[in-house]
Amino acid sequence: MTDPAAPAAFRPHDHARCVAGTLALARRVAAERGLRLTPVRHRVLEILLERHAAMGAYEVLERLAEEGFGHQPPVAYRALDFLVTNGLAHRIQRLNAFIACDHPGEAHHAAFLVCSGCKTVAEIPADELRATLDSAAAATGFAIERASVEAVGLCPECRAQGRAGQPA
Amino acid sequence: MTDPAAPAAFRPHDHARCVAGTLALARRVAAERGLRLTPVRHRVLEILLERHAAMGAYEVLERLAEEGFGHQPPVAYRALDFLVTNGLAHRIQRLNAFIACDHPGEAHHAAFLVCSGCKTVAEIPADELRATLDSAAAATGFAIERASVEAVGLCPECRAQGRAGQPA
DNA sequence: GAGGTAATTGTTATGTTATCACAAGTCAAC
DNA sequence: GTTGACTTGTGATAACATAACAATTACCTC
Repeated sequence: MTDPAAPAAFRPHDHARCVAGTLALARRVAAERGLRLTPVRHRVLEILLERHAAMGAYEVLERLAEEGFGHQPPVAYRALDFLVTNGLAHRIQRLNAFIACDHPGEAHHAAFLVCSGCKTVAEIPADELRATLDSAAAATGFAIERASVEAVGLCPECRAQGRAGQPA
Repeated sequence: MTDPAAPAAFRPHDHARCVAGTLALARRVAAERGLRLTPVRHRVLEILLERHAAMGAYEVLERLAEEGFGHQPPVAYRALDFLVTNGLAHRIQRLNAFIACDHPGEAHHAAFLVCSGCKTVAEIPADELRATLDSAAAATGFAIERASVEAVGLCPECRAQGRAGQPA
C-alpha cells in the first residue's frame, strides 16, 4: 500500500529526519542568499514542518505566543510572508493556510494535493503542468507571473480505509 | 493585438450579447435540471456577469441591498454558493471572490487567468491540464475530487500598455 | 384549494482571516 | 558610537465567512 512514487507526506517515514533535512536545507539557502532567518522566522518554519499539513496563521500565532513571541496577528503573518516570499513555505489558497516547502532552494513549480480525509497536504512536482499552463496562457496573450494548482481529494491511506472526505 | 485564440474577457466584444447569451444558457440549464433560479440567485448571476472580473461577496451584497434584497452576508453567500454548486459560477480562491461561469452546463475543467493590471479574470479550458494532474496524482495513490488552477499575470492589453501588476 | 413538507429567504450574532499604522528595538556598516 | 535599514511588538480595525433560528414561499398530495 506504500507507493514508492508517493511523496513522503503519503508514506510512513522517519519524520524527525525529514524535518532536520529540510530545515538544514532552508538554513543553507537562507545563508547563501543573505536572508535573515531570525528566531521567529526559524521557529515558524519549524512549526510548519511538524506536520505534512497546512496550518492557519492564527494557529501558528498561538504557538508563538506560548513560546514568548508576540501575540498579535502581524507577528505570524510577517514571518509567514517572509517564508513564502523566499520560497521556504507555500500558501495553500484553498485553506487560507501555510505549509513548509519540501525543496527549498530548488527552482521548481509545485502542485498541492490536499486530503479531505486526514488534512495531509503533499507537494508534487508540477514543472510539466506549469509548462502546459504557460503555453495555454501564452496562446491567449497572457503572461503568467505565478500560478497555484491545488487539488482536493483522498490520499492513499484514507482511500484504503474507506474514509470519506469532509466538505471543508 | 486581438488574438483570436483569446477568451472574450481579453478581447473587445459586444458585452451585452455576451451577457445575454450566458444568462440564457444558465436559465436553460437551470430549467433542465429543475434548479430554482430565484430572483436573488438570478440577480446575483447578472451582477457577476456585468464584468469579466471577480466580485467579492460583500460587493455583491451591497448591490443586492440597494435593490431591496436582504442586507446580511448570508443573503449573498447563499446565492453565490448555489451558483457555484450548480456550475453557474466559480470561486477564485486567490481573490476570495466569484465570477460567472462562461460555459454553464458544459462539463469542463477550467483554469483561471487573473490579470494583476486590470483585474480581468478569464476562464480557459483545462481538460488536458486536469488529465495531467489526475495522472500525476494517481501515481502517488491520490484521488482528486476537485482542483483549482489559478494564474496571476498580465493580460494582453495590460502587457501592450506596459502596465505593471499590482501586488494584490 | 387545504394541509403538509421541504426549500428559500431574512435577521441577529459571531467566528475567522488579514492588514494598517506607529513605536520600540536590533543589526550592520561606516 | 551613530546612522540607516530592517525587524519586532502592539493596538486597532478591516475583510471574509458561517451558525442558528424565525418567517416566508413553493410545491406536492389529497
